[in-house]
Amino acid sequence: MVTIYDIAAKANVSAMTVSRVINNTGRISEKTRTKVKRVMEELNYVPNQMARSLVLQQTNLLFLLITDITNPFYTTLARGAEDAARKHGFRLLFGNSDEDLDKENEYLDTILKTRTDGVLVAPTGDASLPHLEMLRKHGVPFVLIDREVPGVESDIVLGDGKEGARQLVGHLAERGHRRIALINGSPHVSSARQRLEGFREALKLNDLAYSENNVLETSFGPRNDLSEVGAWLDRIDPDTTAIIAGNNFLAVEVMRSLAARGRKAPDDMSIVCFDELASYAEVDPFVTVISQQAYQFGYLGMQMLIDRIKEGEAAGPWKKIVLPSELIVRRSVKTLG
Amino acid sequence: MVTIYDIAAKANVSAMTVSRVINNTGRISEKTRTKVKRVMEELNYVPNQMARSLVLQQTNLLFLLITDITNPFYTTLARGAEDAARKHGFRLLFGNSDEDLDKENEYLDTILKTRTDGVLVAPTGDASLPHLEMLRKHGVPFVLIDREVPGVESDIVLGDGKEGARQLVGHLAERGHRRIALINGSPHVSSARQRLEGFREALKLNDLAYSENNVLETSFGPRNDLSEVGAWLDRIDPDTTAIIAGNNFLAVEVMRSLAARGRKAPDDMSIVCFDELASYAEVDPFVTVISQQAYQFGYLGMQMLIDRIKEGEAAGPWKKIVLPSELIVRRSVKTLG
DNA sequence: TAATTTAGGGTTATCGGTAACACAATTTAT
DNA sequence: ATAAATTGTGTTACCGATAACCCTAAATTA
Repeated sequence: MVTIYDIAAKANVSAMTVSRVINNTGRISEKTRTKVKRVMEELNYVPNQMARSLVLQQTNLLFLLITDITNPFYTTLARGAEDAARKHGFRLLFGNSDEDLDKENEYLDTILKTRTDGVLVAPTGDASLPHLEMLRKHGVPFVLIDREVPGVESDIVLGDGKEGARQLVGHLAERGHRRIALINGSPHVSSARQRLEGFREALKLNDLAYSENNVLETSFGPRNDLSEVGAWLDRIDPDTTAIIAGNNFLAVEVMRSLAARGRKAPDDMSIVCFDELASYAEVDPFVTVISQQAYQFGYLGMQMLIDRIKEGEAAGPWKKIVLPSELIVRRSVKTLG
Repeated sequence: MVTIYDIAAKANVSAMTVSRVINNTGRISEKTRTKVKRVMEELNYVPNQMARSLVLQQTNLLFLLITDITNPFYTTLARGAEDAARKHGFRLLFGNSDEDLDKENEYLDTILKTRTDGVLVAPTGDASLPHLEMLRKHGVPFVLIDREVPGVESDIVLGDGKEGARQLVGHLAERGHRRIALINGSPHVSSARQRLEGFREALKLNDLAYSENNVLETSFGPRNDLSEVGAWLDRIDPDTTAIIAGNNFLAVEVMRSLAARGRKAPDDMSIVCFDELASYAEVDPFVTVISQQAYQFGYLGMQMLIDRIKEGEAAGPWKKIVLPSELIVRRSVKTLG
């Protein structure tokens, strides 16, 4: 491997001079500078980031940890985060926890070991608390996205899940639906809790009954086995005419399960959900959704993270950005009587 | 920051002893081992990967560079790669080149600087040649996925694009289509070339005419501005009854552009494409596609990469895996006559 | 002309770990 | 009982870079 010493030897200068040329620091005569640069090109020199980070105590690397890389909400968010990081000269690395606390832990380990300068993280759930405390203890700045964790104070970017749920229920009520079901993520995930809360409030507001039986709390992640969803569909109140899905994947799974039972939206069951269903939604604009500004989640979150890193962690109180959600009405809801 | 020296001091041993405990190397008495371990826990010690990598000359980190993180084909591939890497104890980092040579270059820079042990890369196109030569020159093992680069010899995982195109044309011909158009990725991308070649061969095979006018070579990446696609649709041969899209996003864009013109598939135009349209395809199985085993792309590619790393680069000839493609017939093709 | 300043560049120590070797105290073999 | 092997641990040098300090020669200044 080519090192600054190789460059130094070949250019007849000291290693320090080479270092100065690389970093554009100190005083160097134009002559030496060009000479050193030529040798660097000749030898295809690439600085060793490990050595650099070791002495500088910073890596110029940021980390984005999401819970599901196959979910378009998170990949769009990732694009936003990437753009913001690049704008400030940071390099961005991704990790995918897959809604799995153990994998999250592994990535945390990687983050700590590699001494990443900061982390943008969508925690798997409330159980991520020790992971985030670990980051804090080790002085790694982080910003939460999409999900709060009770007991953790930090900068955070959230969607307005409560309001979103209210809008969805309101929309369904307007269309004449009186018995609405909810399939949701785990209650250990704040966004799921928010959506459930909004759901219950909105039911009350619209004089609709809440039925325990009509709520399934499962996981936001994709699943191969649809039997849980199917079984739930079989036992929900028979007069149910609409289902709210806590995210895009759940909506898809409900629709698949319905299809397996020979039922179809919106004729046999109305369906609405949170988050867009990928770009395909633009082709066949079918499912009525609460759309979240996924790109902004990533962009603003990353912006806050970088601000923290630059200002120093202690600068100012924690910031909380709540992004509004927007109801996009399409064709998956039937208007009743 | 806590270092092995802090541990060593507190445990009344030498730094080397601590290192031995961490890595489970050398001989350590059980008594010392537990003592050191206790101190490590007490101080929340995390090894500094920078320092470690510097002396070991390896990072235990692999890199996956894809061209579009919002495309479900690549994210599914990413899941496969991740699983394979984890299985062998490697940590995986992601990068997203966005079909952009400059961004690819930036990631390459990151890869070289951080001394990643190996790279799984979907090159942006033939112009990636110097990037790959750079990797080779610096002794970074890499495996190509999805796209070949003329002039580069390496392990590679490819789809059978020619055969896929043949199947699509065959299917359309069977359904009575005589004039078929193709919207494709850039000719500087091998997969696009393969698909075009297969397309032309299959036309001949089915006694169908090839018309220059009916082929648009654009980019595989998503675009905001659909005017190019729209303009092309307006000028293709008027007797065209079917369009083959070179990938999923192109199919979506064609359908959107058609919709903007008040036309709909399959009644006004039949559409088929390569790659699945995300999980939504399972709900409303609409577009007839050539499906590629995205997960296998990632899993097998990563497997090959790790084999190379473990065996040493020079072990054995380069391997090439060609994954078969499967035609999934759905409802986007109209039967003519 | 002597005293400063400035430009240009070299020396040394250090970041946090690990390999290679050294060495004393046991244990085992002869 | 003595030589040889084994065990457990410490020392030193080094991975590749940079900060802090030092030094010499030329350019300014008084």
